[in-house]
Amino acid sequence: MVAAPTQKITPFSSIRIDKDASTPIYLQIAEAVGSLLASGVLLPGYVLPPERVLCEQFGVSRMTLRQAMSLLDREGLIDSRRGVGTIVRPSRLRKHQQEMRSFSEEIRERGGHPGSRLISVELAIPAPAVRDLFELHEKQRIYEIQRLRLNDGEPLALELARIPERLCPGLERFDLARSSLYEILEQSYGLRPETCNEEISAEIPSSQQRKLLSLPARTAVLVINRKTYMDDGRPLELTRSVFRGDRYSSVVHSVRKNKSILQATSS
Amino acid sequence: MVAAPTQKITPFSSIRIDKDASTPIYLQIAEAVGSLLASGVLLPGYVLPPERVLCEQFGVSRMTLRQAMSLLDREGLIDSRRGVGTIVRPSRLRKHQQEMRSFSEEIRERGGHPGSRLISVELAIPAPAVRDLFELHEKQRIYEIQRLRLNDGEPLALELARIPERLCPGLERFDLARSSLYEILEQSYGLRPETCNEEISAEIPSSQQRKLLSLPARTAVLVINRKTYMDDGRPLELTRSVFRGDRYSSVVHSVRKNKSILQATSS
DNA sequence: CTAGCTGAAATGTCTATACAACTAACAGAT
DNA sequence: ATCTGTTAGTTGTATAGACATTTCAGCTAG
Repeated sequence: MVAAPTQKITPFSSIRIDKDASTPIYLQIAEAVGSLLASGVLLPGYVLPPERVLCEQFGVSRMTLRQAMSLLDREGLIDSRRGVGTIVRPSRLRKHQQEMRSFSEEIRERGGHPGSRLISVELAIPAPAVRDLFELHEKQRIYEIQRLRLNDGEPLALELARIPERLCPGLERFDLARSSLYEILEQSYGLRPETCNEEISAEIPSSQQRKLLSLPARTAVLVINRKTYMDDGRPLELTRSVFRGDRYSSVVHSVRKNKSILQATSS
Repeated sequence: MVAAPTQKITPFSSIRIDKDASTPIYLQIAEAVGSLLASGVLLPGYVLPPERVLCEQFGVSRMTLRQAMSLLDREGLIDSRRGVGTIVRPSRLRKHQQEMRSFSEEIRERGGHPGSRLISVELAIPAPAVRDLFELHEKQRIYEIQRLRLNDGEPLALELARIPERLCPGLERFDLARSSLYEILEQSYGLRPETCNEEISAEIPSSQQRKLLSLPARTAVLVINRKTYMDDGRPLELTRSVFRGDRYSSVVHSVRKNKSILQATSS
């Protein structure tokens, strides 16, 4: 028997790092390990090799490796415990942030085909509450875009979007029936939503809503009021969507309150 | 003029670090700066001193300081740009994760006084779908706890909580009308919810629901089906809550999709 | 006056090392 | 058998320094 300079074969052995690439090393590692996790090569409960072993395999320093691991930890993919080791977390616990989706994106994710029918576009005088939200002057107007949203050709929601004219003058020239409102805002005006705030409630539909949504009798509607903000904190859009209660439900993913750097503010 | 060993006075000057404390230095810094942000001493847009200056003020190495800053960055409190500097972000953009709240916590946050009236507790045979979720054997039972939830003494929701008997044998002995279910689970059984998944829909109430909730005519209800998981990924609880549509709405905070280490899985 | 260059300044990335704190397992004494 | 100390192995914290990359402003040449 010859003393071989062996290294245990692990799923990590195949990972190759390019130190001269433009993407940082820690990102390369995080992505490589992340795809091992996503592909199911590493199952929940799998114990990762110790950091120092991985450092050697990848040929990087420990701080760099830990930077990669911290990314994976942040997303809830792995769980490191001092004195013990690092394991792969159950996929149910992977903490995907609650993400904004446009109507179209959401429908497509559910496997449907989104559609739209434009009902009206107006330049209106905002109600006082709306004017306050957008911090508008007395005479500034807002676009009010009313659309019927379809799923596989069937009416699913009635949507009223409100955007200040100041942010996107000339918006009415675009084909709002066919194009995504968010795409127009981003590509033609450089306006990009960053966060949003939704209030979800249940209501009995009005007779007009019942007609437009082709609602059967004794059906409730799910009403979602959404405020959208840009990355500088300014409000971008205020939307009220009325969904058919028999065909739509909203899904929310939450995590247990985690220690925050901030004190809990009494709002 | 004498060359003074000056250091510009900043809000950071007052921060003192105790290197021998049991809390790590980077946490001390993060908390100190975090409270400057929370208290409004540093307003959105404020440009922080460069990292190297802060290092010197705190007497720590740059990596340590950056570890503190990365915590603040993760929560969306600050925004660092290479080549430019670091600024305080608008408070609207602070990304508090969507957090789980118990009924009581939520009501209290809204300024109300939560209450509860126990309707029934049963050891029942789970429906097949429920049995599958909890991965139970043929003969294992689940607790079904039905409660009327009150806000300031008024009926607000009808709640049916389902928990496997296996996880918390003897649960019926506790005072479920007065105590929080989550507190009992955590303190007496060591069961701690970690994440949950809610599906929110709108329905027309049944006549029984109308009676129990004292619902006025022509009112819809908001139905929330919640699955709760523990930190090992096992399901803990399945709850169906029926809220008065005229007195309750659910609030959700979302952020724009951020680059993930994982590829988007086509679910 | 403009276009382009240049350099200062800032954050981003990475290394190599050291020690601390914690855990689990083992050996030995009681 | 049980308890206790010890030890090896692991992640957590922290340092000091080096170089890369990006941005912005000011200077310079045209």
